[in-house]
Amino acid sequence: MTQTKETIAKLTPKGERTRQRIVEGAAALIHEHGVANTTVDDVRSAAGVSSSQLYHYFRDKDELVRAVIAQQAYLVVGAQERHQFDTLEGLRNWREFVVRSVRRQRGRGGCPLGSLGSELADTDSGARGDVSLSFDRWEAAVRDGLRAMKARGALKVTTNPDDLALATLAALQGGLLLAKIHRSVKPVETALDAMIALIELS
Amino acid sequence: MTQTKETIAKLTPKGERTRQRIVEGAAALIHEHGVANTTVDDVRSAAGVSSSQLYHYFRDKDELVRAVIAQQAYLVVGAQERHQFDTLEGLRNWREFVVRSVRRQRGRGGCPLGSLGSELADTDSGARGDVSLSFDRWEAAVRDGLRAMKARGALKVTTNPDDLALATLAALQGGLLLAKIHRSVKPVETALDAMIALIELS
DNA sequence: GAAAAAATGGATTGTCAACTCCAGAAAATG
DNA sequence: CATTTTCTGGAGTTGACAATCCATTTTTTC
Repeated sequence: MTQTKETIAKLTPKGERTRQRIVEGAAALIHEHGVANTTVDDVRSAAGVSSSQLYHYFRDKDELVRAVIAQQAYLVVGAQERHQFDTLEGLRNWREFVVRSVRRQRGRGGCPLGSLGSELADTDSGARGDVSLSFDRWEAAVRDGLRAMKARGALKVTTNPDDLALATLAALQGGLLLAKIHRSVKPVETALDAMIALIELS
Repeated sequence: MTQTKETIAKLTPKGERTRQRIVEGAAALIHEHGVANTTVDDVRSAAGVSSSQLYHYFRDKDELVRAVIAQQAYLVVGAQERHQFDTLEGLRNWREFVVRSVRRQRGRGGCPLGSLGSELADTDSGARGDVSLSFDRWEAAVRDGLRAMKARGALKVTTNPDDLALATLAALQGGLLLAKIHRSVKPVETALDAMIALIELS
């Protein structure tokens, strides 16, 4: 997201790889244990680098966390944008995709972006902004699909596709949160099924 | 939730008040900054007690956090149980109630229980269990209302009120999370409106 | 291929936060 | 009213973790 050109400009290919290894290790650890329960040393050891390397690529832990947010945004939003939200079938495929990935971890970790947002929103305003922008892009992907459905006449003239998109994203996030808390896939399945049913009726 | 009788049994009225003051202070701080960003010393000073008092009432920070979970569950679920989920009007009133309280803090903090769950679920399995049980009770309140609607014939025979209740809770939680991230009330409004619309059509 | 820049290793430091200890005041108990 | 228990104050200890330092190696650049 908001990363200075300066930092990146000086990176050699080797440095680039090392930096990436650090970010990916950090992203995995943070997704699993949260920011506060992931120490710089954990990241250091997971990435197999020395302490000075870590601080060579990131000014401090906050900057590392920001890089992780950017990484998760790239992955999550990228994965979503590869789905189609302009047909009921596309929506159902997307639902299956999400449910499968939740099942894979029995809900643990929740949404990488949502959890990060929840933990940082009231603490690190820059991080909050980054997460907020990522969610905007995510929402936009769904919204474009539903707008297309409406344009095609697959939704009633009275329904607002933008609202429907926001509600769908909310349902997903809530489902993921409850899945994480209950260690069950069911909340995600039920929440998405409900939203798809609503879209079908709209 | 899971608090030993022993701890409480020996409390004098004065001790009870002190303990409560600590829990309430901790709850407020944790709601605002999260568990990790709230130090025992912050709580100590907010409650106006000495360090030894804090550790007189709670074995360690974890135990304090558990007490906060119990407190938030008591407040949140209690507030929800005071609403009616067995009529559309009741649901709409509830929607207004929730939106007002989110507006009051411009989304900050999110759901006291949800945020706590998000932060602790993958870290403290006891805490996760407590939050999970609280959500069960919350869900039950909504479910009973929707079941009553169905019994009355206000829902189609084919609709499953239990699923609708779970989806409603998910929509609310997701709405609250997005509200916290975007610092806007809109996600909560939109998510709840969507679910109420679905219930109306079911 | 020499000089400059970037990358790496690992020991070290300083801070902060959780938790302990002991001594004394207030309150309950019989 | 004596003694036992609970409650309170605050200084002190410990450990963990973020961050720094300096020396060395590798890579880039001209």
